Amino acid sequence: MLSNQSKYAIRGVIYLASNSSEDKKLGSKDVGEKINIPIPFLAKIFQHLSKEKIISSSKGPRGGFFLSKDQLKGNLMSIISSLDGEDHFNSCYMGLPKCSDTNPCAIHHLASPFNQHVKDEFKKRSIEDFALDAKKGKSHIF
Amino acid sequence: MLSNQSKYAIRGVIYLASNSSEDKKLGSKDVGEKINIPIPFLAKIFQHLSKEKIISSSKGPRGGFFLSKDQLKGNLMSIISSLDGEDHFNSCYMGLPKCSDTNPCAIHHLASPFNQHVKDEFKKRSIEDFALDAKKGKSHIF
DNA sequence: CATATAAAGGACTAGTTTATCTTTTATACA
DNA sequence: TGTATAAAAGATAAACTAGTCCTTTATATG
Repeated sequence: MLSNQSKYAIRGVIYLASNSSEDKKLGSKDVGEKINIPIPFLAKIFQHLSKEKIISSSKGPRGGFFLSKDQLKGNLMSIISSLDGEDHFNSCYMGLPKCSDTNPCAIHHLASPFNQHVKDEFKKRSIEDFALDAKKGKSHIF
Repeated sequence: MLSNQSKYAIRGVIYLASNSSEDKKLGSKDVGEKINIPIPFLAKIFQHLSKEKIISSSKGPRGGFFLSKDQLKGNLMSIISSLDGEDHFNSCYMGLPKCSDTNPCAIHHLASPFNQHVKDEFKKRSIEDFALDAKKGKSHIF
């Protein structure tokens, strides 16, 4: 499953994507307060994502975080990989080190397709896409 | 998701169910070594489950853990609830405090049915049933 | 250029989960 | 009845994740 960090990151980035822009940057404080995430912790996460070029930032007055047009085309999977590591996602629901179709755990038949679907969704849909859903009220981030 | 404890518990109990009986009790050591779980940790877990009457135990020489006929009819959900707590299971994949069909997170449409299926399987199938699958090699526990 | 603002960076604290170790209690069996 | 065996119980330790705080650096704006 996702770490707290990744969950916060996803929600924070979707909020950023739907509410900020190059000339309307947002601080960690703005975002954290809105979607109820510990502000210094979110700041750390945003700093990390900024270093990884997944989001943009600028210092000083009127500074803050935002997503460039290019970054809006990015996907949520890169956020998860960047924070939790690549394989975190493929790990077995029951904790078996070598769970697979040929050596399945008791619920592999359920967990495997689910994981595949979530991965697909996080890889194929853009951040912008998720942000649009949030804007339309089709999904929520708090 | 499941805690390590619950994962260990499930695997341990399935192993117990398929390899022990009232007159062939197994120690934490036997089980832990077979399915690769830290022995003192598994001991703690078994002790807990024993106090909760989910498995049986007896002290002294030829003592150990096993499942009674009745306990074999039990389900895995009670193990999870007992170790991780009831709602641990219903928590949102994205960490939203009030994720639901009417206030869905971005992947609620995937996570919700998956959770339901897993819960069903853990509630409706008996421990004996899972043990049988493990015995037949239909599913694995290590 | 001075100042206020906000991110970057690093050190540190707290909490939780995981894991181990030691002592006590019960019991089968010689 | 003594002894070895194995669970029960409780205290402690280690690791990891989550969260905070403080100092430094960059920059927009008056």
